[in-house]
Amino acid sequence: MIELRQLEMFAAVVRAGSFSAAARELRCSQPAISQQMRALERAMGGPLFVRAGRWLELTAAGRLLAERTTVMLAELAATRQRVRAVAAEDFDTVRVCGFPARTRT
Amino acid sequence: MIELRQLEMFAAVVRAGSFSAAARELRCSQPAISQQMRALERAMGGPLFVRAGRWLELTAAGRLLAERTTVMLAELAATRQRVRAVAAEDFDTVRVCGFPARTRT
DNA sequence: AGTTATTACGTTGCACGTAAAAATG
DNA sequence: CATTTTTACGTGCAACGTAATAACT
Repeated sequence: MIELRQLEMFAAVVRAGSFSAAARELRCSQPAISQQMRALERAMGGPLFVRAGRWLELTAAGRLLAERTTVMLAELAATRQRVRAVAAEDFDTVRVCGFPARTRT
Repeated sequence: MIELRQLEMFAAVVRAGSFSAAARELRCSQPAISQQMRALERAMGGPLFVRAGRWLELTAAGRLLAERTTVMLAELAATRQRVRAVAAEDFDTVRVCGFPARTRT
């Protein structure tokens, strides 16, 4: 299964240009990146990067995924924000509050 | 953090109309659904369902999320398929194979 | 030599299932 | 009373960090 965390990591790698730079950006170890990118490549059925020693290059599949990933992560973030906004002023769920008071008869 | 699995479960719940029906559809236990929906509601900052005893209703936030979720899951599936297709006939990575043979000199 | 990716391994958190309880019609 | 959701609890897996190894300039 394809995981969301992997897409975030992938986006960071593309943006940063290397696994270690992405790890610094995401505040995690680069073995974590390496693992997840391997898993992502397995899920995608082939390599996404060309390991060119110093720097990374994207394969054709990698370029396509990078483009789509950017869009999808942005959509997800926007959705989250909008849903949270609606949930905050929920018109469907009625909240009732009260306080103790003396009966006035 | 919002998880992909949660969105799939949410979509199934919306489609099926109840937690237990969704569990049957996804071949998992309904406590699993219940847990993840609780987590999703926490991530969204408010309730997505109105627990009306027998059936579930969606809140305003739930309706919005349902709409967006359908789109995003479809996009993800399409992306996966397209990337896999490209990875399958990878033009960037060169695969070389050989077999043992007698030298013809 | 210095930077970067991979491999190996131990740990912890989380998703899930089973079982039991609560709620609703 | 039957169906459904929630709570409680135990377990197994997978993501991660640390450490060590390998590869490249």
